[in-house]
Amino acid sequence: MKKIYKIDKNEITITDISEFDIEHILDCGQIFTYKRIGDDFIVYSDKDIAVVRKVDDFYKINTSNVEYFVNFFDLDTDYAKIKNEVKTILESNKFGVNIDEMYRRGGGIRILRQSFLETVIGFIISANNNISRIKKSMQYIRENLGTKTKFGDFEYFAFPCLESLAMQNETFFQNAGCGYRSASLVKTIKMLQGVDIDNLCSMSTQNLREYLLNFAGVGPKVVDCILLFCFSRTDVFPVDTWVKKIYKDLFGEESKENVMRQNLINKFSGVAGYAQQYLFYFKRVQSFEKKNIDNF
DNA sequence: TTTCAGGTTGAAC
DNA sequence: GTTCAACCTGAA
Repeated sequence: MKKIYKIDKNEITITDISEFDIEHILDCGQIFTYKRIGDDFIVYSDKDIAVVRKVDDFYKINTSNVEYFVNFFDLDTDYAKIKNEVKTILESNKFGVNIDEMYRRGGGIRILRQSFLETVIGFIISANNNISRIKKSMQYIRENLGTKTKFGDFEYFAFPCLESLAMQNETFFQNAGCGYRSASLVKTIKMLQGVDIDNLCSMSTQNLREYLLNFAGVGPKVVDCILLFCFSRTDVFPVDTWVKKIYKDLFGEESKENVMRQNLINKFSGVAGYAQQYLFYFKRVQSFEKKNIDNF
């Protein structure tokens, strides 16, 4: 695989954008800490910030931490190869997906490697919730507990550390708009104190999944999102309301949730997580288009 | 006024 | 082991 980026001081340049589209990456539901300002996309992760701007046929990423965001955007993984593998599986199963169209719409998706604490909290909040509210809650947590940080002309709040989060009671999270998820957050944050993250990385996907399911507010869907978007375990297939619709498209009818999940993992095995993202994004784009036509 | 939004939980079969 | 209603909240 040819390297798709160059580094110059605090700037990353994406030189090959055939498998990198910042809108696809941010809008496929894996992250809640970003915003758009004009044509720029500001991405916040943990203590760091990246300003992503498209310039002609490449991206310029100005960042407080180059090394962190090279890993965060998964820049050393060969997505062309992954897309081919997903394509092969879709074709050999005769799933009837318009693959060219799917990649035309969301072929620039990459699976982010996000920080553990922020991912766990973000996805506990995400349960039965919508993106705009999740983003507001995450922003509230940053603004009220995080350290004010400067990067060039930008001022932002870092994501707070575990100790700072552990001092908050349920009321704090209710004020953040987390609703009934607040109790889970307080419990899980307490449980996280003393957890050795390096140890978690060395666990098998199955063991790590079972372990993380012990945390409050972490069920089958949330745990798979944590496994995929934080630990890069691409042999999982998060099943949500959208995936249920997709499953019906692929297999003809819905089934019990864990049956659907297992069938999808059996089909896509090591590229399951990627397949989930491409299919998910495509389904959502199509759905939004249909809505707009209906409203017309 | 309902419904829905990228679900989890605990009680009741 | 499975099913199922309840759950904060606010935009559509």
